[in-house]
Amino acid sequence: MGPIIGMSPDKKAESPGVMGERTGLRGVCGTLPEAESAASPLATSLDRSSSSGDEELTNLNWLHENLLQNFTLGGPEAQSSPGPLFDIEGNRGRPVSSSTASHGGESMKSKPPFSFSLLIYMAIEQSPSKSLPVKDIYGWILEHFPYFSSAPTGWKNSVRHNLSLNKCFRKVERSLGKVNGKGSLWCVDPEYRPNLIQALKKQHFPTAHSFCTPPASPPSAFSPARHLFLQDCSLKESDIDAATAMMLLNSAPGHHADTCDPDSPIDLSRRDSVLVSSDPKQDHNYSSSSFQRCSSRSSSSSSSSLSSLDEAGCESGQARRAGSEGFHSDEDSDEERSSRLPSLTVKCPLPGKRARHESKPELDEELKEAAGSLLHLAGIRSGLDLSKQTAKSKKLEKHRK
DNA sequence: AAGATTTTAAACAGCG
DNA sequence: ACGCTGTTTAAAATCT
Repeated sequence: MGPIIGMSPDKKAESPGVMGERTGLRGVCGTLPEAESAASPLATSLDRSSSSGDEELTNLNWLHENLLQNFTLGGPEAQSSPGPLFDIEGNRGRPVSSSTASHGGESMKSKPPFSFSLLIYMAIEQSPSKSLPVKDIYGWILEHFPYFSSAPTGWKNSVRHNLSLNKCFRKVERSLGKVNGKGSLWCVDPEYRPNLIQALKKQHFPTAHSFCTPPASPPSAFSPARHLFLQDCSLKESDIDAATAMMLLNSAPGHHADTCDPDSPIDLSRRDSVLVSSDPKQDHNYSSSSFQRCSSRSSSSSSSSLSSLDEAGCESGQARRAGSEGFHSDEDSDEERSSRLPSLTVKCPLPGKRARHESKPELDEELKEAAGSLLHLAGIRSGLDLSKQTAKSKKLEKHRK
């Protein structure tokens, strides 16, 4: 069956992350990738040789150690630090060191709670042109999730696999923006973007809820964050959504640094940029066929960034996946999609999702914010000097081999 | 327990 | 020839 993308089980407890400061929807789709290549990150300076226990930490831990610490530590001061190096452990302002990674920093090396599809999505979204070559996607992942630096190279295969099979991603002919280089650029299919966002958002909540229960070994510094979560617990889900989003927005390191960072990440706040369904069942999926029915169509018109993407280069999207179960862009009927797609788990139980969006703008707004904040978290580290890292990662990569 | 989802592995072809 | 990229298939692991 189809493989695909999504979050793995344990990863399901994810936390959203999201993209960083750089991209913006600024419509950059037109400008393809050159910028991008530079955007490829590289692995941080971790000790790749050390493969400290990764898998051990649960997603929750990962979240605790990373996101939450950010909240607690991420005071204004911390946030102001230029290019905060947000590592999974919550260490900021400095590159992840092997030492951190090896000891207390196991979390750093723990498997990210995001499925490959989300990782890819985040990588792509954080790029200025909203499209990246696989190589840069690898780089982004390595940069943000050092875990992969020490993980067996199979993950790259998984990334490619996801790109190929997951309908959420489209291949863009590189010629559009890059003169040289192998391969194509990959972008997020506007139609499925909401799914991905939804998935990010969705993943967040479970975690947030889980925080309602005292963590196994809550770091002292954790209390504040936890408190916030606890507060959220008293809210109904939709409220949590909004509350969490706000909390994240206000406390996350990169918190709307846009002011100073023109390259702000996905501007999820833009109405048109994201069409998120609040339906918990809606998830992202390869196919997201069902989801499609509910929200995607509208998304095509909804996300400016998306559309810009289309304009930019996803033109090839249509051609893409001709042979696979994949995508098939817009011409595909929903039925086709559903039968073809493997899966993003985005299900849209309620047929009236779209209507809901239209009728409840505020809610929509909240959802967008939530998604945005989540994405933001994931992109906390994107302020790094990506180009440098790219080179490094490459080296490391080779080294590993 | 069954089905769905996600990950991982591997084979293969095309391209630079 | 080699390495990277992209596509497919298959199977295992997990979750619902």
